[in-house]
Amino acid sequence: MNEFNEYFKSAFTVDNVIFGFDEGDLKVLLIKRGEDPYRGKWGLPGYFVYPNEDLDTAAIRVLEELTGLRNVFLEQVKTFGSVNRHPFGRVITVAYFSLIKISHYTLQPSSIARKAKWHSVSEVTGLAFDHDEILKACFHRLKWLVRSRPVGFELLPPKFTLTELQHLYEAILETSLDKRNFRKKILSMDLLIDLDETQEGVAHRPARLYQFDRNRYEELLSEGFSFELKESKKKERTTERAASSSPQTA
Amino acid sequence: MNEFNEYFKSAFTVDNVIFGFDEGDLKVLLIKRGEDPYRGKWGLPGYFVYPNEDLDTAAIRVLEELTGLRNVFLEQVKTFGSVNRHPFGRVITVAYFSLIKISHYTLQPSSIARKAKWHSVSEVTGLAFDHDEILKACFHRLKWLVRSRPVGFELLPPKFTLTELQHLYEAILETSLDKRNFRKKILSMDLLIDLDETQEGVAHRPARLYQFDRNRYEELLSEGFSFELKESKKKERTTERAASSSPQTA
DNA sequence: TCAAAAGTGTTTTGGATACACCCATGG
DNA sequence: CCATGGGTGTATCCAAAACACTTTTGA
Repeated sequence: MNEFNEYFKSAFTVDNVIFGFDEGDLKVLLIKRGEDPYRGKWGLPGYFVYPNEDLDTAAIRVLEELTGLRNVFLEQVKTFGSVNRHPFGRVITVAYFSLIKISHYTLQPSSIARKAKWHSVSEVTGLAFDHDEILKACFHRLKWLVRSRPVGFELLPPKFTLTELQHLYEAILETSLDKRNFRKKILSMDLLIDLDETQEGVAHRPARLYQFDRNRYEELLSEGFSFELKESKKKERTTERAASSSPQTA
Repeated sequence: MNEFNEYFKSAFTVDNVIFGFDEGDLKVLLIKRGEDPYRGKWGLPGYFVYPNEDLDTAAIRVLEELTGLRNVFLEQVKTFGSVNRHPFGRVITVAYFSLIKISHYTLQPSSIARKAKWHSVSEVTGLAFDHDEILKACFHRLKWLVRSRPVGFELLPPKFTLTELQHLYEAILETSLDKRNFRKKILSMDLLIDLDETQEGVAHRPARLYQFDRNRYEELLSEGFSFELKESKKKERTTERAASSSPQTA
């Protein structure tokens, strides 16, 4: 160790970008910081990695302390280690993101959890540290991942409608999709179980409910199947409401 | 700082998977370790990150000390931090990979460089630390990257033939490609400059030389162009020699 | 009976694949 | 003149894209 002692003076943390999906909108769980540095600012949930803890374990711990959830989709994205990113010293952080079913999330009793709140990803800005950049990197990774692997289901309740699924994809990919083509594509993959149930209590024709068939996916995978949604060069999603006849002050 | 002192006892390093392409084969530059731990084993080039050094800078430094090269393609891939991965203490390492033109590589005078040697990626095994795993992760990332962005050119000399380019893709993707279809696809992207020169001194019809048009790529990018080579579900590259008429014992 | 979202098929188009022969050079 | 890789075109197939109306429910 001798000559290398100089180097054993750093700390490292994990930060976890926790995504959820609600009201047709992609959300991220943020913490209002109650202590320095950046007191009062919103930031990503994270903490120092314990001396005897693996990185993934630390990320799982942070997630569980906040949400009570275990066995959740979680993936390492990128490590941020600019010299001056942390005022306490040299701290590098390993960024993870996780996907949770927001309906399963319940406020935890821990003091940290009481400071947590969901924010629309598209509206988040001005976070503590370099967390804006971290969020951006994780969102970018999610965008890619959702087109290459069937992870979208991690964000939906166990039973969902095709329209909900489509809205999820539209929110993540920031695009609009054609209803018929989307359904054709998804159903042709043979990854959904038609539950033969329908929504109840909606003021319109109730939609069929589906479930993701994880076993079938594993099976297809081993046969060389590759989940793949094309990168659509389509128009940005717009707030589809042109100047109707709402009177404007001229 | 006070209460957090416990955490400021870790070190971190960068490891750099340096890829090159030669003799139709994807290579990686490894170091024969002259010191403990893992003395005598091959390992990835890497070193501690200096207290006032950014991660990327450290990776660039490691690369330059070894190869003398600057302004090289380099990308962070993943961070490895198992509790016991390093016998000296808690050391997490940030893995990078870089792509260099092997023809530009010349043996550096530094003592470290004298222990470096190119190895075929497909044959490497039994590296120091968790470097097998790191190499695997970087190779996997390269495989993905080469299909999504025109980075293959980083591994070729400035002037190359289409067949060389095809062989490069075949080596990285571990597959075989159809010559006519490959050419059609690549040329249709309008990213290559036909130099109107040909090979010299080859014992067959000399091939035309091409150059990657980086400016054109930037231009196309800004127009929304997306480089994309499909994931071919084709046969593994085989040593194309089936039982011809060689007699089998019946 | 109205509003609101669910559900459904066909045609067109473009890109991926499969495939085989002649060409230019050095030895 | 032979061996070696260079270079080229077409037909087929399949998946993506474009596109509009009817159905079911609650209010």
